[in-house]
Amino acid sequence: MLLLTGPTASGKSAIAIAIAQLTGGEIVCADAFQLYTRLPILTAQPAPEDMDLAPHHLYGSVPLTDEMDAARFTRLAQGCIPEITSRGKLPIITGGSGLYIKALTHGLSPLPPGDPALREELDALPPDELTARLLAIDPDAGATINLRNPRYVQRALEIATLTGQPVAAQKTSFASGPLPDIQAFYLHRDREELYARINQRTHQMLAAGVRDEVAALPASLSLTAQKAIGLRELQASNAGTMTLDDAVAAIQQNTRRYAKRQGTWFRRETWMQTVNATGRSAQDIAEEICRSYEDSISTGIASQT
RNA sequence: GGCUCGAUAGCUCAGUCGGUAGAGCAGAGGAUUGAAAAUCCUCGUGUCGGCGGUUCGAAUCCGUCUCGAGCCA
Repeated sequence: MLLLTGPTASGKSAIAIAIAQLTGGEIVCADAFQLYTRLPILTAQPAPEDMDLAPHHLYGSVPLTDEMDAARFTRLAQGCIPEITSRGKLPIITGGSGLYIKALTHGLSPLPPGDPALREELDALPPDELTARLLAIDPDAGATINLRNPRYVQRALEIATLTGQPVAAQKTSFASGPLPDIQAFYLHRDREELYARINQRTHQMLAAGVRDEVAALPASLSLTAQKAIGLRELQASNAGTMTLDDAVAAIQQNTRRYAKRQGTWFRRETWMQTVNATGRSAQDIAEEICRSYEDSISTGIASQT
C-alpha cells in the first residue's frame, strides 16, 4: 500500500486523488480530525465533489461525541485496508497525524487504553500531585518520562495505576521497520510557500462557510473533537467575544505552529521518501510518486498488494 | 509657536541610588508509544531615536535636534 503524508496544507488530499486516479486506488483517511463528522470545512476534508473523483474511506465517520486515539484509528484503518486490497485496489493512506500513522505502521506497545473516569479524577489534581503519585508507584519514571509535561505524567500514572506496573517495564520500542508492504511519501514544501498556503486556506474556509458549520455544532463534543484548530476561535467570533479578524489571525498562527510540529515529527521518520512539492502541480507530484512506487514494487522493496 | 509626556529586541513594555539591558508576546529549534490539530522543553547583542556635554563610567544626568501623542495659543 501507499502512504502519503506531510504537513497541513501541503496538498496531500489533491495529490492523493490524482494518485488514486492514476492507479485506480482508494484513499484512506489518516487524519485525527478529518475522521470526525460534521467538521468537513474546519478540518479541510476533501470537498464532496472531490471525494467523488475516487473512493474515500473513514472521512467523517466518527461521531463528534466519540473520543479518538491512535489505537482506535489503527483499528479503523485495519478494518478497511484489507477490504480494499481484497478487491485488488491500492490503499492510499493519506493524512498528517504523525502518531496515528506511527501506530498503524509500527504498532503501539500493549498498554491499556485511556480510562475516561480515571482521567477525570486525575484532571482535578495539580501537576505536582500527579508527579508525586507517579513517583510513589514508579520512582524511576523520570528516566523515561518527561516529568515536566503533565500530560505525559498523567498517562504514565494512568498506565501504572491500571496495570500496577511501571511504564518502562511495559513499553516496548517501536518496530525497527514499518509494515513490509508499505511505501511512504512525505510531501515537503518550502516554509514560505507552506505558510502562504495555510494563510490562504484559512480564508477559503471562511468563504466556504466554516462559521455556519461551527455554529451548527451540538453543545457537547468529545474532549478530542474540541481540540480542532479554529473551533474555539470561531466560537468566540460567533459569540462576539473576538473579532473575526483576530480569529482568522489566531487560526493561521495555530495552523502554522502545527505545521512546524509536524515537520519536526516527520523529520525523524527517515523510512519515508521525501518529495519536494514546492512550486509543483498536484498532477506532476502524483506522477512522480506513482513512478517511484512502481519502481519500488519492481525491485521488490514493496510487494504488490 | 509655547508647554508636557514619550522614543529601549519584530511587537507591547520593564529598567530601583549613573556601573554598557530584561520580561511577555511573536519567531526559531527540539521532544513525542492509546487526548497528538494535543501536550511539553530550549533559545533574547539590541547604533537603549541622532549629535554634543558632564563623569573613571550614561539607557539613566544636562543641552540640542528629529519623530510621535496630548494640552495651550
